[in-house]
Amino acid sequence: MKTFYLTTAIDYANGSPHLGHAYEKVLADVIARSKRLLGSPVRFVTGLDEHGQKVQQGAEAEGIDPIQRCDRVAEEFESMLRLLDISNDDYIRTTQERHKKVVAHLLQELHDRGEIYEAEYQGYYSTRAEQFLQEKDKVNGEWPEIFGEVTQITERNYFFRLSKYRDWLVSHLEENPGFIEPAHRQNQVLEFLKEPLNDLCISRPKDRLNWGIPLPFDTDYVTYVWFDALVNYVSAAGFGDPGFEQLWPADLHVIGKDILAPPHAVYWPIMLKASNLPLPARILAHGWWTSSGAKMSKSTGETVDPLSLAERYGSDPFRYFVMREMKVGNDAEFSLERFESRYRADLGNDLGNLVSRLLHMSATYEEGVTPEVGLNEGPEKKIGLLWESTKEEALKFFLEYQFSQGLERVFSFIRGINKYADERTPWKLAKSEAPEDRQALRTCLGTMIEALRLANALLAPVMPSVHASINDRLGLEPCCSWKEDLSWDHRLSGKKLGEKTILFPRDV
RNA sequence: GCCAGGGUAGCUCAGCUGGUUAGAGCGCCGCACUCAUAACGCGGAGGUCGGCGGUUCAAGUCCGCCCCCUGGUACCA
Repeated sequence: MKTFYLTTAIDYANGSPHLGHAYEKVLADVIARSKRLLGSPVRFVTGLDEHGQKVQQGAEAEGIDPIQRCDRVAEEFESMLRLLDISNDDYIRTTQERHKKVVAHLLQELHDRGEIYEAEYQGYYSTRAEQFLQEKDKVNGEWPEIFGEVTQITERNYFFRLSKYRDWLVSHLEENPGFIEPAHRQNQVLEFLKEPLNDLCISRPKDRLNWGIPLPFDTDYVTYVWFDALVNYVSAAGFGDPGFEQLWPADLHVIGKDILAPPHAVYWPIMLKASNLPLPARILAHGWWTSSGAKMSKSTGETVDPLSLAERYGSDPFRYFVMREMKVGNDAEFSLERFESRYRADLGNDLGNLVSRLLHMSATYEEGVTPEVGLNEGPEKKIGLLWESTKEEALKFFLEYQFSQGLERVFSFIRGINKYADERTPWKLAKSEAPEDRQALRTCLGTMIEALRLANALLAPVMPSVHASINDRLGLEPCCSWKEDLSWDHRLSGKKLGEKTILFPRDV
């Protein structure tokens, strides 16, 4: 079985991690964990894009070497990964030798084959945006403020023959409808490709920018942003090493919608095509978090840093929130109110309280051991059927990366377990010595425990720590296979349960 | 201007190929319960499904026009 090779965009080493970075890593992580649970070997890579003018200037402003600054930012991002329980197998940095040699190798090959040529370029250059501007970038005849100071410069540069691949790319997109998800993004890219495509300037003269990978065929230049950054996906896969074919082509690139067109949907496929490398199977473009909530709280003097929520409430509630709230591909509004509502209602009241009441009843009525289930009557049949449909639908959604809808199904099942308790009323049965009541009580607790075990198995990719601690209380190892752990088989009968616990305290 | 997506309960959204009283979660009100993190369960209020017109025995669901929001792109400048 081919290893499922999954990447996120690499973050730019100019600035600190925020909600957008965090969300993308969690999304990719949940996908990676799901694939593992389905039995697929997974290689999950994320990393840091460290070259470029802003990084160089930032370091100069601080009076330190760029690499020192990058080391510090890398530590910041990696500590975010740890905070969020991201299970990446690798962390690639574009300043690493393994990456630089691949960039140089690909550039040299393309140059040798005439895919890269030298030309004089005259244009308007924005230092702030680190790019040449077109006349069309002007607004009302002036350069917009976001570009900062704009100067006209003439210089020789190297260009990659992007334009000649346009028709090829259009037909590739037309023949592979699932290449970009959500589907409407693919249409946008096709729309983008209706316009003429310019060749891509891939160099910057060293006297203007020296913090970059030197062009192998002209060391007066360094490699410009995308030809450096995008290549991380193949260098992290070990391009040139024996194991490369086991990983490449990538199965999924997870990126933000802002870097879909043109970088990931145009430059990258063409770079690969020109290098005779196969294309990734799929690109998933997620949306953005909007934060008028943050503005509001700033005006009230209470600033909410989304990442501090993970520190305060724990990584899993944060992961649950972003996965539940964001419909993949759309934008979502972030607000503290919504976060707290999800935390209190879904996690505390529905799931946490279920764990709590169930462990408590089992301890007091059944000496903390999962009882044998002796009945299979209406209530049991109903919850059993609900599980079957939940399993089927939730898995389908998870496989389509629709985690919001999948989680909705899982929590609907969890509410079903609470309803089931009300139908059997074990607290009443426990007051009776009658054999039929004893049997109903044991059936009820055993059924609830089995149902909780199954719901918890589906939560594993989204809330790995909560999953582990619930399983621990149930006397189980963490779930490692959805093929084996999702069948209703009462495997816990007779097992010792753990102490009652409050998973999601109301006061944090 | 053009392309795509969207406008459904106070909020966030489900509603496939048109078919009885339009659904869920949260919030709100009430009831019940007492195993539980004042939690769980039940019930209720609340929507002329953006607007107008059309097709049909029947439209949130199809067609036309219009308005508004989001993203992309062009032109004017």
